[in-house]
Amino acid sequence: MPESLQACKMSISDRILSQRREKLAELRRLGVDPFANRFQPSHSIARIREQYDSLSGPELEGLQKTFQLAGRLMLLREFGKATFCHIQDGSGARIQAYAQKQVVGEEAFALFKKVDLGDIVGFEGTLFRTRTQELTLAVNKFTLLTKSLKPLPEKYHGLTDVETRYRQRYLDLMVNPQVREVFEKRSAVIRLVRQFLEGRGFLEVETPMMQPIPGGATARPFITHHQALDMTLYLRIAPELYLKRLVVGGLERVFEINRHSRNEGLSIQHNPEFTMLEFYQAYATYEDLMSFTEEIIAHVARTLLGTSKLQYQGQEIDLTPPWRRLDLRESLTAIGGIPREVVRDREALVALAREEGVTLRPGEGYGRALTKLFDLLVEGELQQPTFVLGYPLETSPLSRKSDTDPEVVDRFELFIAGREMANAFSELNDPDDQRQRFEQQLAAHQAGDEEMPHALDEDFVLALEHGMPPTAGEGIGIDRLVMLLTDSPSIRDVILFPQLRPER
RNA sequence: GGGCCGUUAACUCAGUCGGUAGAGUAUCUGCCUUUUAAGCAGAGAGUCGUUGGUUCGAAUCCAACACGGCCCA
Repeated sequence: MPESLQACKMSISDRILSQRREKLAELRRLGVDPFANRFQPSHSIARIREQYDSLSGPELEGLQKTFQLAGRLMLLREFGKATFCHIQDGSGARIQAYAQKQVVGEEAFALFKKVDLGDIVGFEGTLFRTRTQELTLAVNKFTLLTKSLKPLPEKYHGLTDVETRYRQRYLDLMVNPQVREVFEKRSAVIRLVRQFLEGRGFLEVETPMMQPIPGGATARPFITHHQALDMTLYLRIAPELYLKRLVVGGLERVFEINRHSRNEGLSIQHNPEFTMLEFYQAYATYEDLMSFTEEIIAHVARTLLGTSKLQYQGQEIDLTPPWRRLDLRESLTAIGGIPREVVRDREALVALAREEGVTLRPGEGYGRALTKLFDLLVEGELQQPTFVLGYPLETSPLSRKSDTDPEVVDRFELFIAGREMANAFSELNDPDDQRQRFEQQLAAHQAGDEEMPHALDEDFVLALEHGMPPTAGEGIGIDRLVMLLTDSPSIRDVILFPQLRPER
């Protein structure tokens, strides 16, 4: 069968692949390595733009300077004896290049005619401006660096199919510049947070990702198994109990920025693994941490965006301190519309929670009803930054009891744009009280609550028995902070490889 | 787990009342030495997510399933 007829029967992707493989073979026949070993760019494209975008055509031509640039071919406009193309490099910037047969020579030009969109190429040349004043590299020498065997997504609309964007994030990054920007900002947020904490004398540490008893939060863990030790391990749901051991040991200001994993549902703001900053400061209280939180978040926003007033999903959010402080029970009345007498009446509130569809597990009562009703009625309304105070003891097993109200703990949660962004408290450092609260959690686990730890962390209690100074600690959700600062509606927009079901 | 929406060429999307599949980009061929989503002429390219069902006939109607999105739990 003639080759052309065979081609007719091929699907489009097969045909493009086979055409490109043919070119690959032909290049090899011509003695050209389609996966060249080494090319040293003299400049990134972003740097070229930074340095030379302001120069006029005559000024550029007066430079007498040769540049080596490398990048992926994103656009080709071919004429008979000349070609314009755009290349994009790791700096995210693009530049136009112009190759003329007359300049590069017949052989090199013939070779250049074989390149495809998506190939990675190296150019050597000088800078000039075209008639329309576009900064352009006049190519003297051309090197094919990497042959691409697959077509690029559409040049104008880019790639919009979210499933493909997540599954093949590299394509998303190639063609959607705003995606690269989000992840550059994510990196900057983490860098700024780290610098801020180091500036305040905090020590960065790493604690176990695999824990024999998953503690520090209420969540169902992922379970794994260590063969040599023949033991069950749990991917951590929080690093809290380890960081506090370090405070006992005298590391009085510690922080960790790392992944937590929780074996729960996925949503627009939940991924099974996500990134948190947790930090602990001895001789501080949760009140100190409120102003600390205002400072660090406002600092990151101002440095990153140049302002503390930002737009999130069409709404202005003002991060200028000080932020609103709101009592949990008060909020249920003021925002949730529940009469004060009902909020204060334990039985009436539990009954109301049930009416609202809240399921209370064994051992859960008034405290849980309060926080669940808050989640339902108040959380989404807290658009401007708000510290919520007065959390019930029942739902705060690691927090210090209030000195003035035994039913609540010294704790706050921070809400911005209707989402929990941070959770902080003065730490419980009474080992006997901690043991009792662990025992209650254990009882809840034994009653079937899989979000409670399966064993009592004796080792942590032992650490507390050695004495932990008065300490306050906090967790800040990095993904959610990045969502806020990049105006991203979904957590999947700020995680490079969000969890998806395998493709079939 | 439940509800709603989506899935058509490599990509971005049309596809009317059920009548046998369309455009742009990309690809291939030809022309073209300053283009700007370059242009002109031509060509090829489809398991309409999958599996069933209804029908003379299904991308289109129905059901189940898969994957994705949003909302709820």
